[in-house]
Amino acid sequence: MPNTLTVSIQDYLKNIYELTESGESASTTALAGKLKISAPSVTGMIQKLATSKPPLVEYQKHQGVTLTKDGRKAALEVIRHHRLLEAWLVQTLGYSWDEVHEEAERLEHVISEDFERRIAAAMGHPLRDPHGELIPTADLKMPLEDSTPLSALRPTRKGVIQCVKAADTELLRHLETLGLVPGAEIEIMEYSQFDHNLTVKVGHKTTVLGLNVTSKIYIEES
Amino acid sequence: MPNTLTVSIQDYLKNIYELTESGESASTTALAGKLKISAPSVTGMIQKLATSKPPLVEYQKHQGVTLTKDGRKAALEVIRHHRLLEAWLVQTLGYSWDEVHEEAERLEHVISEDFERRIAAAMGHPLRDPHGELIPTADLKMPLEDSTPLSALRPTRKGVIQCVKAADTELLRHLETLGLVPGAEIEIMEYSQFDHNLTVKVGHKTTVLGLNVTSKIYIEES
DNA sequence: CCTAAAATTTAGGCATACCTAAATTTTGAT
DNA sequence: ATCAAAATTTAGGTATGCCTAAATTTTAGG
Repeated sequence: MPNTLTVSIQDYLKNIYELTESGESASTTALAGKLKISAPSVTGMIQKLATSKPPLVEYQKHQGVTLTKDGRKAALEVIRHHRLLEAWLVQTLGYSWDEVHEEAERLEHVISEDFERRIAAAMGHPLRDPHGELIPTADLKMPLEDSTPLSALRPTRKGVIQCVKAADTELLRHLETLGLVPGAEIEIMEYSQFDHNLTVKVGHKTTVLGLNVTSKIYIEES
Repeated sequence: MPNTLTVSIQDYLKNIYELTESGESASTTALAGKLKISAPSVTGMIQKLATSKPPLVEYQKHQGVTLTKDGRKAALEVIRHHRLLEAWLVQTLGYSWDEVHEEAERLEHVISEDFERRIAAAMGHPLRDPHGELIPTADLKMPLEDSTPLSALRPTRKGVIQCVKAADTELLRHLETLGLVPGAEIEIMEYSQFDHNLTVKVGHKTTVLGLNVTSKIYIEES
C-alpha cells in the first residue's frame, strides 16, 4: 500500500465512491466522463488499482469497478478533507458556497492529518459542509443520510432543505437567490407529471423547478 | 510560458532564489543538495528552464544559474504563498513556528490567487512571517531587509531580533525556549575569536551561541 | 603548470499518467 | 437470434521528472 497515494489515484477513488454512492455503476465511461480523461486511460488506471497491494478496487473486465475496504477508506479520507475544507473556507475566509469547490479540490490532496484535525476542531467538528453534504467522520465512516430528493416529493409535503448536491457555480448562485439553501423550509405546491416540474414555496417565493434541479436538492420531511 | 508552472519547477525557482539571495551561487550541486535530487536531474531541469519560453533562468554550462525577471517573479510568488501560509497557519490554527514549514511547503503550490488575497487581507497584510522573514508584496517585490546577522555583531551591541532564517524544527524549538524569537531584545555580552561563539543576554537568560546559530539570527541594532 | 579530485554534463533508463487508433466485447433493437 | 452501435480494452506513443553510470570539464594543490 503506497502509504501516500498520488493525486490521480485519490481522484479516481473519490469519483468511484461518488458514482457508486449515487447508485450508478462506476463504469469506464462514467469515470472517464467525471474525470475528464479518455476511457483507455481509465482502463489502465483501474487495472493498476485492482492489482496494487492492497487492491483498492475490485474489477472484472467490462464490468466497472467497486471500491475495496482499503479503497473506500482512502476515498472517504479525500472526501473528508474536501468537505472540511469547504466548510473552513466559508467560515474563516468568507468564501461563498459556489466558490469553494475548486479551491478544496486542489487542497484536499495536500493537507496533513494534523491540518485536518486542526480545522475540524476549530469548527467544532461540523457534521455537514456548506452544501449540507455529510462529512465522513474522523475514523472514516460516512454518516447515514436520511433525507429525500426533492424530486421524490409531491404536493403538500413540507420539509427542510438538508443538502444540495451540486458543484456548478451558476446553479448554486441561482439557488441561493431563490433561497434554496440548506436549512430553508420548503413546501411542495404543484407537480407536473409531464415534465416532472415541481412548484415549491420557500419563504414567500414560489418557484418552478425541473428534474435536473429537484434531483439535486435533498429534503428532510417534516 | 506555461501559465501554470509545475510543482517541480516552482521548487527549483524558489530554491534558486534562496541560494542566490543568500550570496551563494546556484550551482548544480548546491541545487541538488537543497532539492534532494541527483545532480544530473538538476542539469536536465535547468536546461529546460533556460530554454523555455520565456526563459526562467539564465544558464551557461558549468556556471550555475541565475533567475530571469520572469523566473524571479515566479519564485517570489511561491515565496509569498509560503510565508503568508506560515503566518496564517500560526495565527488561525495555532501552529507553532517550528511546525508550519512542511505544511506550507505543500500548500504553497496549490492555493489560488484568490486564496492568497483572502488570507493576506484576513491578517491585515502582514509584512513578515512567523520567523520574521519578509513577505514579498502582492506585486511581487521583495522588501529590503535592513537587519544584520547576529554573527556580525560584537559585545555591548544591542538590538531586537528581526528574523530567524531556519526551517529545522529542533533548532526552532530550542531557540524558542531560549527566548530567541522575533521581537526579543538581545545584548551581545562576549565574543570568542577562536570559535566565533557569542554570549548573548535575552531577558535574564544568558546563552552561548555558535556560528551555526548566530549566522541565522538577524538583528536590528538599537 | 599539471594532475587528481570535484563538479558538471551526457547518455540511457524508468515510472507515472496521460493520449489516439484499432481491436474486441457487450448491449439493445428488431 | 442477429448485428450494428456502444462500451471497453489492447497496443503503441508522449511528456514529466526522476535515476545511475560514464564522460567531460573545471578547480585547486603541489
